[in-house]
Amino acid sequence: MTATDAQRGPVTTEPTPPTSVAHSDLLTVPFAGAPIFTRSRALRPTGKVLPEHARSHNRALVLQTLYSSGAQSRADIARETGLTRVTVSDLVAELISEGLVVELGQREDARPGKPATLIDVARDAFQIIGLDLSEHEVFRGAVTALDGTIAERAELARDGATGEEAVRLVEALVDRLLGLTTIPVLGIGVGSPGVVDPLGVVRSAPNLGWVDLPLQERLAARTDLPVHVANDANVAILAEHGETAPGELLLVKVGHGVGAGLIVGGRPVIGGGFAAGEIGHVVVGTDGGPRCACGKDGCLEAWVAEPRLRAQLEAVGADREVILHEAGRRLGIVLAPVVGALNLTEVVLSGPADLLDGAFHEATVDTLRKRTMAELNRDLRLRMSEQAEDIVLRGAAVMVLSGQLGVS
Amino acid sequence: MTATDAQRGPVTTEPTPPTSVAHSDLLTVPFAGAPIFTRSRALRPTGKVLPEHARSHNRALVLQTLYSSGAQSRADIARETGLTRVTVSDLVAELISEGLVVELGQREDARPGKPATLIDVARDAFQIIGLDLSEHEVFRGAVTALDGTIAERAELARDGATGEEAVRLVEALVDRLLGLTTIPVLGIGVGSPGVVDPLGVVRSAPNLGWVDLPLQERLAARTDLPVHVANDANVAILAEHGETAPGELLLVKVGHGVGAGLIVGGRPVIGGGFAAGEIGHVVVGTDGGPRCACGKDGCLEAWVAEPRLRAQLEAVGADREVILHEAGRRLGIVLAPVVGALNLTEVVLSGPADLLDGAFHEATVDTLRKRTMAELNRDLRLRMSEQAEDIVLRGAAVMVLSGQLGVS
DNA sequence: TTTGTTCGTAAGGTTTACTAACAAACGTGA
DNA sequence: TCACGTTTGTTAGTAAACCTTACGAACAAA
Repeated sequence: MTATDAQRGPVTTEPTPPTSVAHSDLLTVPFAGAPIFTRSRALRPTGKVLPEHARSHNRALVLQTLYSSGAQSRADIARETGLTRVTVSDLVAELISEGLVVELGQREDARPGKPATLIDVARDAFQIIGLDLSEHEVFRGAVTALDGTIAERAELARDGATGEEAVRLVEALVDRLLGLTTIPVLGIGVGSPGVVDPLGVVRSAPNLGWVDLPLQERLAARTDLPVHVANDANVAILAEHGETAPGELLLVKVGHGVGAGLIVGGRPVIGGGFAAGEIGHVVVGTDGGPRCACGKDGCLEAWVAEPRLRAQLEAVGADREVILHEAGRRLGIVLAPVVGALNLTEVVLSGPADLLDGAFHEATVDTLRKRTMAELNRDLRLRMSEQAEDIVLRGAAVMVLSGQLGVS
Repeated sequence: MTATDAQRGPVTTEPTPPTSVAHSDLLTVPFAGAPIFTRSRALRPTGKVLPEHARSHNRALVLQTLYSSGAQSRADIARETGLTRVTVSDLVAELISEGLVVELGQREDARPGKPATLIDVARDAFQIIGLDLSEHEVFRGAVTALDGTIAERAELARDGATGEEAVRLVEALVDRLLGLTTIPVLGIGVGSPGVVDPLGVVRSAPNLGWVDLPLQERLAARTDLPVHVANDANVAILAEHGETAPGELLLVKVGHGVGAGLIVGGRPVIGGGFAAGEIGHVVVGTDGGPRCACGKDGCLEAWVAEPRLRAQLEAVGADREVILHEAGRRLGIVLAPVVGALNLTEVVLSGPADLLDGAFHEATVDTLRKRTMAELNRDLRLRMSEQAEDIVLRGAAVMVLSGQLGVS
C-alpha cells in the first residue's frame, strides 16, 4: 500500500530532492526553512539572494508566527513580524490558496473597530509520518498531526534484521502508517541510528548493518512524498528545541547506545564528517574503565548505555545508588569540556527515567558544576526530557514541518 | 591625538553602533556581514527580509568574491556569483562610488572579444587598527592593510595596570596607532581577554580588573570609528578561518591562560553566556592534578598554561619531554569530548612554539586519537598555527573587515 | 447619531534583479 | 583586408517584491 495521490500535500511540487535535518546552506542559511523551495544547492557556501528568496523567507515567517502564536488576525501578524498589513494579506492569500492556512471567522471579543478575521495554520489538513529506528528490538512509527501530537502508532519487531532485510521492514512500516493516515501527508521524517549525511544517506549504522544506504532516496521513490532522514539524537533534539529557535542546547540520548544532538547558535550541528553528537565512544577519565565493544577501555557507552546499566543493577549485591551515581558522574566528566567550550546553558537527558532521573541525574549535574567554571556556567540547567519514549517520533515531525514549511 | 575627519572611511555613515565578533543576528544571520547597514536588532531571532537586504547581501558577495579571488572583470564576477553582468555592473558602480573598489585598467592577455576592465577591492585605500590585549605584560597593536599584513606596530607596557588605568593605556595605544596611519581607517578591532558580549562590553576580565566595561562604546566615542571587540581567542580564530567560510574549526590559544575559539557551521560560536571557548578551568581527568588559582585541582590551565609549563621546565632535574608530553596529553583529554561531540575536522594550536610544537603537539594528537572513535575522526587534523604572535592582531583585522564589509 | 478605531484591500510608487539587445573592441581566418 | 565570431559592459524594458497612501466596512463609545 502506498500513498494515493489524494494524500499528497499541495505544498510539494516535486518528489522532494535531498534535504535533511539542517536547513541546507542556502546562502549561509538565511531562509532557513524555506518552503516549497527545493533547496538543492549545497555547493557554494554563500550565494546570491533574489527578491523571490526574500518572499520565501517572509512567507515562512508568517507561517511560523501563526504556528507558534496560534490563531490571529492578519493585522496581528503584521504587527508581530514588522511586515505591513498589505504584504501579510498578500502572503496569507497565497498560503490560503495552497491550503496551508484557513480562515476561522471573526474574532469574538468586543473591541472598537472592524472585527478581525482570525486565521490559522490548517492544523488538521495534513498529517506527518515519523519513524524511530533507534531502538534495538523494534522499529517504531507514528502518524502525527502538524503539532506533533500522535494520532496513530505502529511497530514492527526487528528480530535482528539487518541490511536489506531491515530496509524492507522500514518500508513495510511506512506502508502500514500510510494506510493509517486519513488526510494528506506533509512528509516522512526518519530518525536512524548511526551516521547520516545531509542527503539522507545512512553512511554507517553498525547495528543495522547499513553502509551508505540511501534511505531518503529509497523512501522518497517508494512513496513519492517528501522524506527527511537524520541521526536519531539529532532528530530528538528537534522535539525539545525546534529547528529555528535561537539558543544553544545539548541533548544526550541514552539507550542501547549513547548519542547526543547539538544545537548551536539556534541551528543543528552536523559535524565535518556528519557524525556530530557521536560521543558514545569517547573515553571518560584517566582511570581506566570497563572494556567497550569498540575495543577501548572506559568509553562513555561502556559506562552508561542502558544494557550495561541494567546488567550491573541486576548483579548480585549491586548497590543501585552507587552504580547510578557513578554512571551519572561519568557522563558529567565527558560533558564538562563540551559545556565549557560551547558555554551551554541547557542540557537535556533523554532515556529510561527509572535509570536516569534520580541519582544519575544528580551526579551528572554535580559533576558538571564541579568540573567547569562556576561563574561562567551558573545558568546551566540539566533536565530530563519530558517527551519520554516518543521524542524521536515527535522530533521527526518537527523535522518534516521545518523542512517543508520552514516552521517549528 | 585622535582620528582626523580625513581618516574616516566613506563607508561608515554613522559612528557605528554596537556590533562585534559575530555577524549579529540580522534575520537569523542571513546577510552575515552586511556593510554600512546598522545591525541593531538583536531582538527577534528571525525577522522580515526586504529586497534591499537582498541587495546588501549581493553587494557583500561581490566584494567577497573580489577580495578572495583577486582582481578580475565584472563579467568574471558575474560568472562566479551567478548574478548577471548587469547586476554586477550596478553593484560595482555603487562600490566604486564609495571608494571601496577601483578600476585597474584593461586586462593584458590576448583573447577574442572586447578586453575586460579589471577591478579590485581598493586594497590600499584603507587601513585597519588591531589591538591585542591578551598578553600579560604588554598591550600590542598594529596598523594593518586590508589583507591583514602589518604596516606599523606599537606596544605599551602594561606594568600591572588594571581597571580604568588599563583602559587609559588602551586609549593611548589607539591614539598612537591612529597617528601612524597614512590613509583612512576602516575600523578598530580589539581582542580582549575575558568574557566579551556581542555589544563589545567586557563582562569580566579578571587579569585586567574589568567588569562590565563598555570598551566598544568607549573607543567608538573617542575615535568616531567603527569598533569591534571580542574575546582574544575568538578573534584569533578569525585569522585562521575568516568569518564567513564554511566548516568547523577549533583553536586553542595557550598563553598566560588557556582559551579557545570555535567556529561551527561556518560561524563563530559565542555561547549562551558569551563565554564560549573558556576551557581553561575545566578539570582534566579523574586523577587529580595541580592546584589551580581558581581553587580546583587539575584545571586545564593548571596543566598547560605557559607560566606553569616554564616553571616546571626550569625546575631542577626536569625532563622536558616528559613534562611537555604530559601537558599535551592533558589537553587531548579535554579536547576529546569536544572533538567527538562536534565531529571537528580541524584543530589549531596557537602559542609559544618552543613549548607546543613538539612532544606537546604529538601527545595531544595521540591522545585525541586514542580517546575518540577512530572511524569518525579519521580526518581530524591538529596543527600549529602559522600566524605566530600576530594571530590576534590579524584576527582583529579580519573582524573589522567582516563587520564593516561582510568580507573575510 | 457622531466620532474614533481597527481591519482588510486597492492603487500606485520604489527597489531589485532579470532578459534582451546592442555597441565597442578584440582575435581569427578566408 | 575584411567579414565574422567572441567577449565586455551598458542601455532599455519587464517582473517581482515590498512599500506608502488611501479608502470602505464594521464596530464601540460618547
